[in-house]
Amino acid sequence: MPKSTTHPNPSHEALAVVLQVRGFVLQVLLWERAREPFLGAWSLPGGRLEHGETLERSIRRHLAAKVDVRDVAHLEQIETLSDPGRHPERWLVATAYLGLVPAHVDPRVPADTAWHPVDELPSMAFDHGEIALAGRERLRAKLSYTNIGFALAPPSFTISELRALYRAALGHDVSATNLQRVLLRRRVLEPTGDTRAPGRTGGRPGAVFRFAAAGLEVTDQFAVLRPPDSR
Amino acid sequence: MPKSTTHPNPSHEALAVVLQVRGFVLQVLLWERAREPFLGAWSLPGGRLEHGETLERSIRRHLAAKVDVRDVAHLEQIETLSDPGRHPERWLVATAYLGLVPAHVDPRVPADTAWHPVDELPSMAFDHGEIALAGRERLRAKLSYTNIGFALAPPSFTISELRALYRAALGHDVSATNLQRVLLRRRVLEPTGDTRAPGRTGGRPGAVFRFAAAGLEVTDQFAVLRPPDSR
DNA sequence: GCAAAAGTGTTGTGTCTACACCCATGT
DNA sequence: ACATGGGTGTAGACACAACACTTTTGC
Repeated sequence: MPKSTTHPNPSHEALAVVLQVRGFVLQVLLWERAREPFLGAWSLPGGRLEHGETLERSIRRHLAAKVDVRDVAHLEQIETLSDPGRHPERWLVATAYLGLVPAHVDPRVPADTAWHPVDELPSMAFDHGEIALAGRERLRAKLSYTNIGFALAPPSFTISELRALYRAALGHDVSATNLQRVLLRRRVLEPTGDTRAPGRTGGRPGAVFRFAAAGLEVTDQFAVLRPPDSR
Repeated sequence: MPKSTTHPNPSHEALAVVLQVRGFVLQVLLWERAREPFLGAWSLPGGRLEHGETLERSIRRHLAAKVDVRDVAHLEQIETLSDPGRHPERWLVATAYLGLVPAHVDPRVPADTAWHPVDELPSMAFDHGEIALAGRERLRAKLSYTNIGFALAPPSFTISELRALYRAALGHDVSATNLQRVLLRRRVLEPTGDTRAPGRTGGRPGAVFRFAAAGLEVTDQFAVLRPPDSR
């Protein structure tokens, strides 16, 4: 049995794919590297896991340096990457998280940090490009069977506004009619009772809705092969 | 900035929830601990991540000591656990995998290793009980929207045989009629053309099927909010 | 013939998309 | 009045569950 000193442990970092719909486009928060390797390339925010903290606490701590953490409405683990070649010099394991920021906030970010459309990623450091895309896919999948939209939307909104968010996140058009019906049938949305005044150009005032729950819930379980007579 | 020596890295281990349907019951491969902490309690197979290997290679290497790795038909990452208190003495991060063994093989396992029904777990070490249940839930979820059954089933089988596997894995009854229709409609199964002779007690010979694909495929994407006119 | 097991026909239900139409507002 | 955007009604497609019924075998 080898002595433990001959087998050091990997460094472990937490990374976050922080997504927000900004200007009708799904964007990811990136950080421009100031040193080699990948000097000048963009990377996901994150950093080292310290003794005594969980990965989730760690990513929250690192994100605090980039955005107001209270603005992150949802955070979930995506995947842990361990390819020995993912960092050219060191042995570095990374656990990636998905973070979502609602559209109504505009967090102040440091000068070396900026939002980029997920569909037009700049030159990315390490494997961070693939991780960002994995985050986008996780969001897209969960939009269709959970209430995860709550983490992209402001506290209240009209169906049109919500539709714009879904369209940006999903990358394809979404019918306002069907979006409303699906989310109401599942009781994901509920009307606030208010209406939103129309713009200069007129139009009927839109009803205002909110998400019924503040945390992630699965809303479309057992699509098939459900237990018998579970209606 | 603290020196790196004052901040050691965590040990990192890979664990596996290896599931197989044995005797009409979903069972998990467990390993009886021979030393403290948790002496005599049962734990998931796995072990230390070594330099130069990925987590997946690592779990395959550790599993090789318990089962013939070629018997593991599917392996996927579940989650990484990082609670500092999950090990009473050391700082130990664990990445859990789900492994599936088809029902037709009976791997030779060492004396300290045994299969246990997932629904009646023995006294478990660390957080391994929760991890085992998370593995079961991952399997159950994927049974309903992917072809993951291929990793539980033998190369060919009748619908009755497949139904028994699904019932054991899902934990509730499954209608053979509907199982057949769902999996054929999705082209997850295909007939081999053969039939299986009935038992002593008679009955119509059953048609023999196989899974159409050997790897994991999502078969029920876009349950809702799919792109317009994507039929 | 009878029991047992496999497989098909059929009906009902629920969910979703698409599209036509109606509603409420500003100019 | 009319343009604009919001909302409802409705029909069709589809997938699924449930159950009755038929088919094929052993005894």
